[in-house]
Amino acid sequence: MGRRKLQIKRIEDKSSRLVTFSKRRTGLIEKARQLSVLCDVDVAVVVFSARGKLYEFSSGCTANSVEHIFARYEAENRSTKGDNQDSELPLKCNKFSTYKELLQMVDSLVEENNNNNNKEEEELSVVEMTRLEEELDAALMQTRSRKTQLMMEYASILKQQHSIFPIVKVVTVNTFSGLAVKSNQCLYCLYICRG
Amino acid sequence: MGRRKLQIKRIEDKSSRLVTFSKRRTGLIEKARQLSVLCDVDVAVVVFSARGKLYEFSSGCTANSVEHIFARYEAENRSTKGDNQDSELPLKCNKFSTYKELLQMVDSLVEENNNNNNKEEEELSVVEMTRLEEELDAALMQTRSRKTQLMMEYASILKQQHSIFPIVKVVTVNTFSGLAVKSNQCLYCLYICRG
DNA sequence: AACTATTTATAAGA
DNA sequence: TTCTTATAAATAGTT
Repeated sequence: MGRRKLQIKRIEDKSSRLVTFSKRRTGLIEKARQLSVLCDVDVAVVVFSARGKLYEFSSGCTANSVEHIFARYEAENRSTKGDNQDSELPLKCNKFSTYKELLQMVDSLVEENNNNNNKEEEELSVVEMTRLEEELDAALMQTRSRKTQLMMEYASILKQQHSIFPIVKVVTVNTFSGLAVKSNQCLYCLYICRG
Repeated sequence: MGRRKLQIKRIEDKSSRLVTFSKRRTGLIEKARQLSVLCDVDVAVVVFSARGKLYEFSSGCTANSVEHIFARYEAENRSTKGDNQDSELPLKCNKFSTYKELLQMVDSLVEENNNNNNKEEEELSVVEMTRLEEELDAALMQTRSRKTQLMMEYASILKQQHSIFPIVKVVTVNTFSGLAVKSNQCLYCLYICRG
């Protein structure tokens, strides 16, 4: 797409890599915008520059619509994909050929750390913390699940009594619940927060 | 980009909207791939078709690299953006012109529900659940934060004693912690799970 | 930042 | 659907 054909591999010259990054990033985000408008679909794009600067696009118009699209992604993903920790690594690397091997390496580190540090200090080991984390997470999931149910009821009431928006989705992110409400091309979210 | 110039607005003819969706979606994802390779950056693209089918791309090669990029997005976001619930809505709609108004409507529903249901039944109200949720979430954050510290230490040991990968990032998603490890163009993740 | 020579993407047609 | 082709867009290298 230019004066010469470009092989799709890392551009070694830093200056032209940066220029290309800027041009193509803009191009990508514009393409994403066009796709979402032309076809009336949800699109999210997230790009991190080499220095860690964030560039984003998403088809919603709220401040955090990337998050909403991702919440949908997660919900979708959780229902279709299972664990595949012992599946083959997509690309081979020198030392390990499967996730399992990688895990064993880390496991041995965890083990070592457990034995060395944990008797004198009061601190929890990673394994114990992970157990605690799981319990907290389970409690949190349960709370959110019930809250989501209630939100659904509110959604129904909003629809019937106020007939303002068709309510399309209930999202639960972090410490709030939200009704996602679609109007025209725009996704609004109503959050229920503490107090 | 074709026989005729196309206005960027919703394509009303369903058949050509679907054809265009298919072509441009493929194009977008290919552009994302090229950008990630040429410029050696992290890119994630998520697209939901009108019927809810998921299409995705991400520059990592693990099964859930979209999630890792999104975890990074969230971390970034949490540190830079504040609440803007009372800011103007990007597009006007009939009934409400600000988030605040939308919130008030939902708040009144919550209030009603609190008064009606909560005295006889043992169930927590949304407000109480949200408080509980916040507490659980805070405890979880603290646990994860400390676990991340430990993971960093492991990362350092992996690097020094085994000099296999430069460790670039520690991610914490759901109930596991992971070391994200970059080798060639490929991002591997080592998870630490319970047990 | 602009400018173009080219390559690439794709809208419409088959 | 899939292939073809005329044309619009994007962009690599240059200024």
